[in-house]
Amino acid sequence: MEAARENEVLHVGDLEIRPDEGLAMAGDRVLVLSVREFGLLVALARRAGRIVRREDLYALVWGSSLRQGDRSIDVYVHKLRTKLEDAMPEWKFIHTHVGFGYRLTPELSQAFHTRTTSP
Amino acid sequence: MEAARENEVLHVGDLEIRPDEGLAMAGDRVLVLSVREFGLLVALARRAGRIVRREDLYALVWGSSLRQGDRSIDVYVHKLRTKLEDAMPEWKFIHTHVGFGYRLTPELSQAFHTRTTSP
DNA sequence: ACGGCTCTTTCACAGCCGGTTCACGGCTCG
DNA sequence: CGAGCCGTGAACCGGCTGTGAAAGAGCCGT
Repeated sequence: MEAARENEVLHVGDLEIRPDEGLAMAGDRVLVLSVREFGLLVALARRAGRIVRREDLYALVWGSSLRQGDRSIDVYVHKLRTKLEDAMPEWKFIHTHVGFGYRLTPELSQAFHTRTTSP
Repeated sequence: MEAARENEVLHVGDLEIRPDEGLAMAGDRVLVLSVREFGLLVALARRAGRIVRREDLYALVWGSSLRQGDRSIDVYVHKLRTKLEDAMPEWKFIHTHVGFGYRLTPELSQAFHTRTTSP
């Protein structure tokens, strides 16, 4: 696990993250995150714009080495995406790089069409 | 325990707190609080909007380090919540962040919001 | 010192939340 | 088409938190 810098404040787009307080805000709204969700967000934010491998994410957040077949990261990336999208629908933050890992970067969503329910 | 600033007056929403006088008011109504309740409110108010860890709260209000299994904080958070809700039912002040701590922020009670999400 | 009160701490139980795992399905690439 | 990778909803279960009540401690006036 990575130690928290003193009074560290991370900014990624309109996200503001204070690792030592366990606090993350989307604009002026407080995000309600679990411990794992928050750890994942911090790990990604400290490497914003760069791809972070799953093994590295797991080591940073879970504090041990990723076991074969463990899907925890996928699940928590999904949970984080959901909460980030709820707070800021027009932005997409977590990008998948198949076979490599995940990358945190604020990008405008292209999807604002055909929001009229699905079959 | 944290020393009181000279003539310090804290404002959180319609709450007004004077630490050096032991006085807390909800609008124009005086809150009747015990020593512990008041200390807890002051500690939270001085960090309003940010998450305060249980260990920090205990150190600030009780003046010693939180022992494993001590539930005092939970009990007094509950007592404070009850009195604050009695005084200002439409506002929710103390928010729980599971695994992190508590955060003091005035937010309108959920009952006054209209659900516009969830499929 | 005594009795009664309030405040604080502890206890017990219940409910909820979050972490993990499973299962299914879509997608990509060879 | 087959294998691997990823998205996603849901079940399981342990731990954390909410809450009412009992037990213990301190305070106060008489």
